[in-house]
This record gives sequence, structure tokens and C-alpha cells, in this order.
Amino acid sequence: MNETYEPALVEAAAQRHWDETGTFRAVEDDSRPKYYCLSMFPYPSGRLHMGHVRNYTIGDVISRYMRMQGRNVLQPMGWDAFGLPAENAAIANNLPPAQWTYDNIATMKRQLKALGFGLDWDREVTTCKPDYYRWNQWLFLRMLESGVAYQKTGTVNWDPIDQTVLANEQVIDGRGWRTGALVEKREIPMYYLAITRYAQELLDDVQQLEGWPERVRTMQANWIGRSEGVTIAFPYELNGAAHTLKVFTTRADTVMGVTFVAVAAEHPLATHAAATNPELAAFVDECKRGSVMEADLATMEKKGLPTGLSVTHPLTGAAVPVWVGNYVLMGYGEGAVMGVPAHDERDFAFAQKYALPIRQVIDVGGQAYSTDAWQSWYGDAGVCVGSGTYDGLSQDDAIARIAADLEARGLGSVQVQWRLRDWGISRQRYWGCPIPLIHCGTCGVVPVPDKDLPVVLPDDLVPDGSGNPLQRHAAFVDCACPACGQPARRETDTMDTFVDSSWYFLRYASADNATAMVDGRVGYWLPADQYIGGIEHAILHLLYSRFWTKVMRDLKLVDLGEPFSNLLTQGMVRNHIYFRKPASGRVVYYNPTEVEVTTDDKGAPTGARLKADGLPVETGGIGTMSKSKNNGVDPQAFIDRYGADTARLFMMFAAPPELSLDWSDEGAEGAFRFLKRLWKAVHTHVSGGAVPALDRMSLSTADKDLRRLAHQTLAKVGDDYGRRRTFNTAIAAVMELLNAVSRHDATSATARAVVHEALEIAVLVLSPVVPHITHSLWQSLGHGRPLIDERWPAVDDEALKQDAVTLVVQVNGKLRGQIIVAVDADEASVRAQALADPTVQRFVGELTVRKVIVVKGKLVNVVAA
RNA sequence: GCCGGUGUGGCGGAAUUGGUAGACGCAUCUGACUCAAAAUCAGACGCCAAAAGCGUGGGGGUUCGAGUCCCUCCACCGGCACCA
Repeated sequence: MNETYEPALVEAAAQRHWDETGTFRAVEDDSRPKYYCLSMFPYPSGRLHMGHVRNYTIGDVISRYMRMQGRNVLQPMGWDAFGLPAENAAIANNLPPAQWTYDNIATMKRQLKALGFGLDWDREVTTCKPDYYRWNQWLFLRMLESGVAYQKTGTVNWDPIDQTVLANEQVIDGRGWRTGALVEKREIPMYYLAITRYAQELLDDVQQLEGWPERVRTMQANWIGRSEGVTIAFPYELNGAAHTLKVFTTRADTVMGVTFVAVAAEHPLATHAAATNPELAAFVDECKRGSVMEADLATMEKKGLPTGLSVTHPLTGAAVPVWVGNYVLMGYGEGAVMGVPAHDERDFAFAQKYALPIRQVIDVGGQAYSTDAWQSWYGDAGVCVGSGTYDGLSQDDAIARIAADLEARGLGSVQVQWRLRDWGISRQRYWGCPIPLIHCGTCGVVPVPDKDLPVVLPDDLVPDGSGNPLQRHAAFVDCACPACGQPARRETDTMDTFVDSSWYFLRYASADNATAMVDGRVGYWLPADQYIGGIEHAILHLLYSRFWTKVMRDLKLVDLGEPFSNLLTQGMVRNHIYFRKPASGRVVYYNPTEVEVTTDDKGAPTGARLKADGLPVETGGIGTMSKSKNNGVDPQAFIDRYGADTARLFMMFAAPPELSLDWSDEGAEGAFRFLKRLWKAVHTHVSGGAVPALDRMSLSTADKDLRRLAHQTLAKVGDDYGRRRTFNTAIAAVMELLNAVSRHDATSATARAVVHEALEIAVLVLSPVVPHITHSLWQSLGHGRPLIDERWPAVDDEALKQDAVTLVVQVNGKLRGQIIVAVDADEASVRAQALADPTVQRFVGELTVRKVIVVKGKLVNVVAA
């Protein structure tokens, strides 16, 4: 029998078995409940990193557990294969992005297989392949028809040297990443998806998603940003014509305190006033330019200039001056705000700076108002004062009355504002899904007919950093107008890669369908029972996917409102950071493998030194694994040394899935040690020869204890996997069981049978985490049927029963002793036994026992005073 | 600033419903085995001289009993942010 655990052999054998039997191919089957376990698909960046290993191990443990529960499990995988890094790599290597991408996919697919994940590769989806992205294009055309997709001008970052549009991440400190040139803003026509149409539904439904983490739901709700208020119109006359200036406010109850109105630099009134006022024109220009520098925006001083114009207060009829303010955003509300300095901190600062009147109109509990300095209660809700007919009204009543009065005059209405903006999907990039439109000199913008889909992206171009190579590729650009047949130009913008990832989870259900985007199988698999991925996608990807699903539902393509029933956001993988900062030059980071940590005699770290030269290095704490900090651990190197099972085990044991996980070489070594002990325990047991059937009548007390522990462990691990999703505590419980097995005296036949049962339970319940070694050990335990086909065992309630229990005895809440009582002992006898305990008597001493609290099966608390 | 989260040994973490704080693992220390080392096995391991006492970020409260509930303060992490 195999004496030593050799992961490479064990893992190859198990994987061969799964491959040859097609174990993980998922087939729709109405006779079994389905379980769709979805992990966020990776961007094929090169090699797997530890974050991937953690993500996909969590998914695989859940999938394998659900399989053992009898569920028909689908666990698919694919590639989020379009995107900017491929273009950057292409520029660096002078290779087409396609080649780089497909090479990376091949490497990473091999690594995923080596990790033993139970994936259905028949459903593999690759977003840069025409058979996938043609459906992006097809659905985009449906969205155009329904008005969900539309065109308007948008602002882009323009690099004047490279003559190219830059993505936000290519702009560093306001400069182009390659040229260092100051980035300009340019207005160009772009396509948008009207996600704001779904704002209310997206907000309502996120409240219902009880299987999602609270913080993700909060982040989504904040991002959607519903704000209820009143739009108020301030009439004015310009060149003899009547106009109104609209503002949005959540504090209509303060409208009687308006002493000015401020508009954004881009507002038409500002433009109008600037035309005849050079000083104002310069200020407006400065504001527009300033908005490029994102970092400065937050700290910018509140500045403004009067336009010289004034508008009429809609209720009092007073003249109100119009200012241009650098703190007013054109993109939110109406691009104008009413200034109520008495009750808005920003307006207060503005009014103080420019000596504008401050008029109190809200009383908060009779506190004395002073215009000298802002007090935090000035912005609180209160009762109207100095507001004429509205005096004495509460905030809600005042808002309602004022809104009604404004509405009656046609100068206002209750309104809901959203923070959420429509989704701009046009990207002036090569490596993405072509937007299926044609520009014709006579017909204008013409959609590509469905029969001509997909618009195939040529995959042999090499970008050089200057512009989109599609624009110079005649074979792509030149085409005939589908409407009139005249020569026309094909659209060269491609889609945001968030489009690709907004529906891939639907495509897994119908990946082989060449004639339709989705089919009835979506109804079988969706919604995904479990979605697992990084918290960094808490907002955009998840919101876009929810939106996309609702759009497809409204187009009658799916019968589904929400795509993901349960969401698990796994934490980051972190590691120690070590560095040296030479007197001159840049900080040098050292990989933790190159560093030796010194400790004191209690094991507390005292310092670190480089193994190479023995000299000290500085400790930079713990941070997310990254190239820049040189603190990554390559999963491949780890697997080569310890095997996939050890990698999986450590990942699941070191921390609960939602928390960040700190890498530790010693901890990983400990995981390996545990697997070796498990291996040895099974083989030592098996080498003892045949095991008799378990005779429940002849169990010793120790045998009963081990049996009880084994079945308690079985129950706990099932609960931890299925309900709690705390894999770390499940593994700890199995470790305890194995510790008990090794302590157990297994000389008698009955004891051997009990140990056999305990080892079988340990192997079965660990199999979702470490499927290879358990596959092998299951055979060693004498089973012909492979472990993958086993069901989750049932807990034997008989084994859990016990005759006597140990109760903790407290005196005045402090632990003083233990008593052993019959499991069915009545309260009076438990109480008597506790009071008779010598330690209890010692601590009660002279005191009078006032009360005795008995918690059945747990403890006794003697209250004495 | 607003919203959300987290604070427990030298470290990662456990304590699921208010009921034994520190499971499990790592590190460290001691012992066995060994010529020796590694590996392995056995044991110790919150603080303290302690069978008392103290101890879950600080302070206060509720309770027979609080890591867990309430109030308050502090620190750190995340999200959003001139959002009107």
C-alpha cells in the first residue's frame, strides 16, 4: 500500500477519472432539482493568481457539496476576453491582441484543470469570439428599436499627441499614459443604454435580494441614488421673451430663504451672460478646464461670479440674483441650485464669501441663529419661521404645501432625481465588440441588418497606440449602405467590455445554440443559485447584469427579473510586504520568499532580513497581492510543490470566504501536513486488515464518544457548507475528528469498525474541498464506486444520543466547576447536585443563595448575595 | 461629510439563538526518536508569582449571566461625495 502521500500521482488519477467519465457535463433534467453555481469569469491576463484560486475553490466546494446533496449541478467557465490590457500587450509585443488573448486562455485553462475544478467545459464561453459577440450586436439592435439604446454626444479624454481617445484608466494625473501630454476633453457622438428607465425597478428589486450581502445592496442603492424633491421654476425675461430657470431641491421648505441662485459653468444662462462679460467668460472657462483634474475637484474652494442677471422668486416675487458657481454640477438635476445660505452649509460659505444675505426660515427647537458661523443644526429639519403663510409648518407639511402652491402657479412639481446616469457603451478602441451600425452619406446612421450579423472584428490587426487601427483598415470600414446600396462607412467604435459580461451567465445555458441568443434552457438553469466573485464588482458589473436581464425580459427573451439569487463576495488574498528604501533611488520590494523573519522567544516577530545578504529589510505590513509590491505567490509553483488539494485546503481554511485572506507559507505547510496525516491515518487503519461490521450493542464508552463526534462533525460540516458558508470551521471540525481518531485505541474489532466509520465520514465530508486525495482514500477504504458518485451521508441520530451531560456551574456568573448529570435529570435534582458541589459551596460560603438558574444541557448559575 | 463594515492571544481565526472566551491551525518552547539535523510523535502555550484576580478597542448601561443587546467615544477598512 502507498505509504507516502504523492499529490501529483493522486491528482492525475482523480482528474483522469473525471475526464474519462465526463462527470461534470451538466444536462437539463427535470427529475432533479438544479443547482447553478456561477463564478465570475476571469479576464485572461496571463496566468491564474491566488484570487482566482480562492474564487473558484469556493465555487467548486459549493458545487461538489450540492452534487452530493443530489442536485443537478451546473458549474460553467468562460473568458472575459475583450479589453484594454490585450491592446497594451499588443503594442508592447507587436503582436495582435487575439494571439496574446488565446495564448493566455490556453495557459489558464490548463491551470484550472490542474486545480481539479468540476467545470463543464462544453459550455465554455469566450467573449471575443464572433459566436458570442454577435448576440451583443443583435441585442443592441433590439435595444435601438425599443429606444433603450440611443445616441447623444458624450465627453471623452483626447490625447493630442497620439491623436487618440484614452480610457479613464489611461489618464494619469490628467496626462496621457504614453505621451504625458495634457489630456483634453472632446465631445463626440456616442451610444447610450437607458439604464435610468429601470432605476426604480433596480432599486426596488435590490431590496428583495435577501441572498445578497447587505453592503452590496447598500452600495447599489447609493449608486442608483434616488432623491425625492421639488423642481422649482424661477421666471425671468430675456430679450423680451419669458423663460424659467429650473432648480431641483430636497428642501423646498426653505424656499422662502432663497437669496441667490447658482448655475453651473456649462449652464445656458452662464454661456449667455459670459458672451458680454469677459471676466465671467474667463471664469466659466476656468471651471470647465478645472473639471478635468479629478483630484483637485474635491478640495476646490467654492468660487463664483455674478452674471448680472436676476430671476423672480416664484412665491414672493422678489428679484433673486443669478451667480455662476464652480460647485454646481451640470450633470445633476437641472444644473442650477437655489441658494439658501441659512440652511445649507455650502450656500452659507458662498454667501459669507460674497456678502450675500443670509435669512433664517427654519426654527430648530428655538435655538438662537447667528450668521457669524455655520452650526451643524442649521441644516436640520424644523418648523418654518419668517415664511409668511408657511410659518409653523413642519418640514413634510411645508414641502407638500409649497409644492402644491408652486404647482398651482405652474412653477414647480414634485420630482424624483437619480444619481444613476445612462450607460455610455461606445469605446474608441479596437479590441472589443463592433457596434453594428453603418454611416451613409444619404441615409444617415443605418443599423446592420440581422442577416449580416455578426459584424466580425478582424483579429489580425496590431494597434500601435495612435488611434483605433480599425479606422485605417479599409476592408472593415468600407461597405455598402444596407438601405440605399451606396458606398458607406462602418462604425469603428466598439462596445464597453461590461456589455460582454452583462449576460454571459445566460449564454452558459445555451452556449451551443447557433441560431438564437438564448433558449428555453435558460428557464431551467437561471437564476443562478449562487454567484461568487470579488467585491470590486459590487456596483457596475452586478448592476449592468441586473439591468440587462430586465431588458431581455421586456423583450420576451427570458422569463426572469433578477439573474443571481445568492451572492458571495470573496475577500482579497494578501501577503506581507517587505522593502528597502535606498538613500537615493526607488523603493525596492522583496518577495516574502526572499525574506527571513526573526522572532523573539514567544514567537512575536522582531524584524526581517533578506536571505541573500542577511541584512535587514523594512516591514510594510500586509497588503493585497500585487506586482507593484512584489508580494504575489504564484499558484502554479505552489501546486507543483504541494499539489492542488493543499492549495485548495489552505485557501478554504485560513479565513472565512468573505474576509481577506493572509497568505502564510507556514500555514500552507500546515495544510499539507494535515493531508499527510489523513493519508497516513487511512492507510494505517486499512493495513490492519478486514474491518467487521459495526455492532452498535458492544460499543465501549470511548467508542460511543468517537461515534458521537463523527456524527456531530458530519452534521456541522453539512451546515457549514450549505447554510453558513464557513468552510474554515468545517475543516477545523474535521481536523478535530481526525485528532480524536488518532487518539482512539483501535485494538478491539468494534473500535476498528468505529474508526472505519469515522474515517469514511472524514473522507466524504472533506471531498468537496480536497477532491483528489479523498478520491484515492475512498478506494483505499475498500469502495469500488468512485467517491464522486457518493451522496452526502445521513446523520445517525442514535449516535448523537448520550446518557449523561457535563454542565458548567457558575456562582454569580463566574465559572466555578462542572457536574455530570443524567441527560433527563429534572431541574430540582440538577439544582441540588450543583449546590452540593464542594467548589460551589466554598464560593457561596456565608452568602445566602437567592436564586439558581438552570439552562438545560448547558449550565447552572447560583446567584448568592 | 454621508452610508456600510470591522476591532478577540505573538499571528490567521473560533465562539451559529445572551450561557464554559480563545475551537482549529500557524509561530514559539519542552521532551521523545536521531551521532546530528530534517521529518515525525508527545506535551506546554491569554496576562499575572497565583487554586485568587484581570481579560474580547475605551467608557457607561440592561441582565442571574454580555465578545454577542443598548448608549457613547476612539481607531481602522470599504463605498459614495460640492448630489442641491
